[in-house]
Amino acid sequence: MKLATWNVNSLNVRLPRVLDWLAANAPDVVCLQETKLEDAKFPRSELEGAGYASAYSGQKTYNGVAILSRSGCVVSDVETGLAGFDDDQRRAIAATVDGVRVVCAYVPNGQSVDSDKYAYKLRWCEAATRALEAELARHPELAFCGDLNIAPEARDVHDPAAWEGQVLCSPPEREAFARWIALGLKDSFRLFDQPPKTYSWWDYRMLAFPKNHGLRIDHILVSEALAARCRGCTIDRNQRKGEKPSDHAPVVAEFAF
DNA sequence: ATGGCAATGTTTCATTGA
Repeated sequence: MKLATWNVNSLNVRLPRVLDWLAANAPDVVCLQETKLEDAKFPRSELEGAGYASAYSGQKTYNGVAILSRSGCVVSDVETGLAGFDDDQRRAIAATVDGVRVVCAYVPNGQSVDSDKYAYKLRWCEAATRALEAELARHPELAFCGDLNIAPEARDVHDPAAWEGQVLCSPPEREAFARWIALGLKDSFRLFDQPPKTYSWWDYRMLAFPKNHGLRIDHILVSEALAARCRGCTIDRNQRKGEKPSDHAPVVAEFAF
């Protein structure tokens, strides 16, 4: 099984690139974030034509998440939002695909550590912890994927000194990430030797991509049962190149089944 | 020199992202 996560920064704009990427990479499951589309406008039929079924929860302008699965996969128990957390923003969707529980999240950005949005981010992360705990109790094979908007360690940041204490890197955010790890989840990227300075997001400004001024904030966290079957995790930085790229690159994990 | 890009709707600017 090949599982991917990709913040596409508008599925409307990115659909041609997404379709090309699906054809070239043939993933089994793809978690999308920032679709920025109301459900009525989701390109379900275009994706069906490319061989993928869609589960989605979106809104206009902001947020929006989806789980694509290759035609023929058995999909069940689609749930939107975080259990027990009342939220106007469409940031979470889960589905069971061929027996693997896939939780797709677009964690709030937080804007800056002194903002209301940061407090909302921390509350959201805590609700995610509780929801994941309940999911793990029911589903031993679970993947928590998405734009988690947290760079967990200094090596996930191009300039750790400049980012120290800033949003995406602050201790409370990293503690939230550590609580997901404490549930038994593993960062699939770190299960393997990786090239240094590998990131998943680069600012559109300041020539950040050519200078590789990035952050690793998109993640595939896997339960212990899935980690045992994980055979690799890579970031497809080529998708940050060319015409109209998202500012995020896809993260791809492969499993031995 | 402290900006700079991209997408969206409130559209010819303001807001948000990270």
